Amino acid sequence: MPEQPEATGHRPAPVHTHPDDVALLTALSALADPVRIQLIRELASQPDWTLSCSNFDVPVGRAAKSHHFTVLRGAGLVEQRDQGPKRLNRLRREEFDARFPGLLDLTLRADDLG
Amino acid sequence: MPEQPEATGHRPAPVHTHPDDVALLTALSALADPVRIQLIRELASQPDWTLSCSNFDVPVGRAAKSHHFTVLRGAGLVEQRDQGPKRLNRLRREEFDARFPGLLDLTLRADDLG
DNA sequence: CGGACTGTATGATGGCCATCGAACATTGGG
DNA sequence: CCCAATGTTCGATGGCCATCATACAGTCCG
Repeated sequence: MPEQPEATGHRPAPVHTHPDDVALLTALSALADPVRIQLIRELASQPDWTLSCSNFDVPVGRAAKSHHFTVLRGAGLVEQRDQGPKRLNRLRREEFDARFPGLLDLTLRADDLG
Repeated sequence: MPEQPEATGHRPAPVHTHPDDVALLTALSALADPVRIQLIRELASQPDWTLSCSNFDVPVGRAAKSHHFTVLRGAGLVEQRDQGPKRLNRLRREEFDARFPGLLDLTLRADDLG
């Protein structure tokens, strides 16, 4: 292939990891962060594919937020789809629960002290 | 009180936290460590009160091991009782499972990749 | 008593990770 | 075509945590 087609204008699709390919330690580490727990809970409170990253109300800047979503994708917790300039999100409830039964439910339960 | 009674010779009993008083983030952080996962699994593989700290086969020194047990106590995962120079351990299965249903089972399941 | 064993405390060290600011890329709209 | 909005990437920074070596304390036994 001689030269690249001058970049089609496509943005690289986000890299996903299926929960089945996620190690227990990876999942626990991903959930052991207050910002990410908040992201997951906010995500669970709205229908799938309705929230773009900027819609989440967490006390960190855009860069950190982007990093957290990368971690959540890598742990099989979140799926992302590009739509226009936005990146819509979906919580992978069934798939993650099949791999780590009960873990997501625990995270979504609000009756905790932390 | 003028001077200390020259130390009675008692060792301070280990400080415990009941799982009900443990925050979700504390529990997840405690479990998000490979050495502590290994300790918990080894502990689960033997009857209660049969393993002293030095019996665990983890690739860290005594100081680090002692630190890990402190973390596990603080997360409501382990109970300790002094017997002679040894400190015997017990996994708080029922209590922890009542507070965080399924989390301990997940940790003990060996079918993970990490 | 004295020594072996067990565990804790302390200080130092190194590494990992969350965060930020700034620069950049993509998209869509005026 | 320019601009605003959205996200990512990069380098730097700071803090937290796991680890170690060392020193210390308690327990038991000979």
